[in-house]
Amino acid sequence: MTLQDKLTTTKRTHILNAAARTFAEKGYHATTVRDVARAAGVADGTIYNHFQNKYALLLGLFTQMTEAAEPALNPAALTGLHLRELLREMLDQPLQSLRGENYELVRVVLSEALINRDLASAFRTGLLTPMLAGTVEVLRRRGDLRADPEDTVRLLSSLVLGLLLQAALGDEELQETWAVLPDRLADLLVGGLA
Amino acid sequence: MTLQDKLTTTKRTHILNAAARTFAEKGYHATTVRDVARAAGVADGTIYNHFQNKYALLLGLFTQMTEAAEPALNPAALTGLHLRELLREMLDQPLQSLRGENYELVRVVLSEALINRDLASAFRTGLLTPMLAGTVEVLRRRGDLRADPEDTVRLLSSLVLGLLLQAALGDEELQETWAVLPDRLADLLVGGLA
Amino acid sequence: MTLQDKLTTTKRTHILNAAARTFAEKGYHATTVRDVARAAGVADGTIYNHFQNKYALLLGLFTQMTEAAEPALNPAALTGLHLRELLREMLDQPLQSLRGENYELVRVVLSEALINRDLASAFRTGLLTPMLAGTVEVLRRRGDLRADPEDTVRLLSSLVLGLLLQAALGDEELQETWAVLPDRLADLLVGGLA
Amino acid sequence: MTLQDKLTTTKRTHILNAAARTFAEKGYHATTVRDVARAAGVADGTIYNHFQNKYALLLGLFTQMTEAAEPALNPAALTGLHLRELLREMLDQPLQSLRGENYELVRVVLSEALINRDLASAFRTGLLTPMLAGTVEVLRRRGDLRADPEDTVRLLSSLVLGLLLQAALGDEELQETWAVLPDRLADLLVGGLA
DNA sequence: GATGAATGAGGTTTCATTCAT
DNA sequence: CATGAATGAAACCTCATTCAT
Repeated sequence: MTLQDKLTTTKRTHILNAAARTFAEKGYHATTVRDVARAAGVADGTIYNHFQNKYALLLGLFTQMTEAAEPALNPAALTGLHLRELLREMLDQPLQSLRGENYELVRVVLSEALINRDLASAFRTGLLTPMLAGTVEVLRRRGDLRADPEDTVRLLSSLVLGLLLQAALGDEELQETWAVLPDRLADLLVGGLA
Repeated sequence: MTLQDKLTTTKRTHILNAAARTFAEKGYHATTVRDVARAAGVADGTIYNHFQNKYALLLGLFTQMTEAAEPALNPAALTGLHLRELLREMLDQPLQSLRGENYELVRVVLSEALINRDLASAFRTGLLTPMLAGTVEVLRRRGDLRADPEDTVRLLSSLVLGLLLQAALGDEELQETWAVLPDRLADLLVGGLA
Repeated sequence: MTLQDKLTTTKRTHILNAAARTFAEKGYHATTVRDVARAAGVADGTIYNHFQNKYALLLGLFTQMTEAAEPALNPAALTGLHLRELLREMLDQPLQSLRGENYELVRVVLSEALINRDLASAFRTGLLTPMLAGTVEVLRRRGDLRADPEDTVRLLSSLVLGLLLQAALGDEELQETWAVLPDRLADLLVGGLA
Repeated sequence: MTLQDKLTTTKRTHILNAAARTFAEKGYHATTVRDVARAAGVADGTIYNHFQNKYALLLGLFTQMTEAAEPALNPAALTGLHLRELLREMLDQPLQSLRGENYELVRVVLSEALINRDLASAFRTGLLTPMLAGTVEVLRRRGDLRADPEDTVRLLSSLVLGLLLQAALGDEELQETWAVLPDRLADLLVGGLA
């Protein structure tokens, strides 16, 4: 990678970060390309030297998101844990990985994915499916899981997404108990409700 | 209610249905007021005789949604059931109540709620909170629930929302197992994973 | 005139008064036909049973104005006065005749007349010209006027219009001295400035 | 001022001139932004790169008017004249300064000022008040003025405005005698009517 | 590659006018 | 004659995108 390339990449990232901030604040549709340009400190036209169009900014952010989430998709480190701890981690990790800036981004991308078939598809194949697949593998290798691994994964993933959605919708009570929630839910899941 | 009122209400509903269809198909932002007018078979200006502006159409749909969901919020009929059956119903009912037209609407409203603070707030206070409150009551009165009712409700609601979100994102595998999923998840929850 | 005619005339006048109020408050262009209808307490469509279109309302008001001003156009009563008194009356009368509601109307009609050739023409032939003509006659018959009657009329009419315009533009200082102004200006005019 | 600034200023002025022409021809309200754009030979959107909205065009014209009238507001050159000549100039100058393009503009701006409080206020403080103030000063320093300077100014300004208004309303007779009118009126004023 | 003025299609909304009731 | 919902043309304005500098 030449210096030139590096500069280019830097500016691309710089613009993408600006887009992340503005999209997060006002949403994709309410944000103008000019908003992004101003936030990045560049001219309107410069955006188009790095991205084909406004939508490409959103796709770029989505890609950034999936790449950031990838480490969490390969839960090799979870092998030695007790089942309760494992569940706790499986609930906690996704939630933790989305704190801060990324958290706002999920809102924006998710919002658009709910409407845009392509983005929804990319969301599933790029994020959900690999996450589930990796998790199924981990569960399958364990001996202490009485339940069907696939059902368990479905349960866990739905739980995580549901929690995420509620947080994204501004549920403050949820965010306050965010710290202890994985523990308590893991307890419930392990022992059963009856 | 006079005849005139009835006609007015009818047309309002008619327009709202047209809005539901177009919004569901193209999303709120990509839909023009003219699209809605054409779908309703009226002139552009007629929309504004019944709704203050385009956003009021979205709000109208949201209200329609909450009113349609209200029956599901008062689970009085669930008193005599076994715990497993109760859980099954609690998972199944919300999912069932959103089949068909309403199902598409959730996508649209949810998409906008993720970005619009007001709508998010309305979504929580109009749908989520009453649903949770009703459910907590039902659980509290039972003697066979070992777990904390509030935690249980949090668990169930997150599960439902997560499933809903996945379905909204087009997860076909989920939709295929939709029929048996409540049963299987209820089993898992009652007995625990270990 | 039958009773029916009287009722019709009454309603026409009623609507015209409503139009006067609303036009005076918001101006002709910023006033909607619905505004007028609401002010008159009738339905939108009723306006069109009495006036061909919105512009006809303005014309109606203009006609009303000229008819109201007509008495002032025939200054038969001014024959016996001293010159100074005559001038004072000639300045004072037009200003007085426009107090209250009519005063606001002048603003509206004048505003439109400045742009609309037809209205401007009607304004001149219906108001200005007859006023000038009548005044010239009165002046001509006097022996104590040293100056040319036509020039004098031009002077007086311009003065009146200028004062009117300044008042219409909201000159508060002018309105405060409104009571004594004709006297003082008449003094100046009779004696000369040198 | 850089070249870029100059170009920008030029285009702003260019658009403003186009607005002047179209407003003068059809009036402010009957003129569409598209009309102005066409007259300026630019695209609709370009207007908004130089003016915030349609009303800003009117304000721009008003400012242009006041700036054009400013030289006439400082009558320093009138010190050495005889009273009769002074009056003649005071009547003539404002009328002369509004010939040609500006003359049409007065019609448009005045028309709107009669309805719009803000514009009326700006009209008074930006044009009338400074004109009057400057004139009072000049009169005060003279010894040959028998009359009260403030009354005299009020008389003169009203006269000028009245003449202007009549001209704006299309009084052709007035426009024909426009050349000799200041002379004759000055005579009347100096000598008095009796 | 960077700039930002220019573009013009297209969006939302208003409102004078009509007409069936 | 009165009503007021329906109409749809047309207005103002935005903004993604282009391109000459």
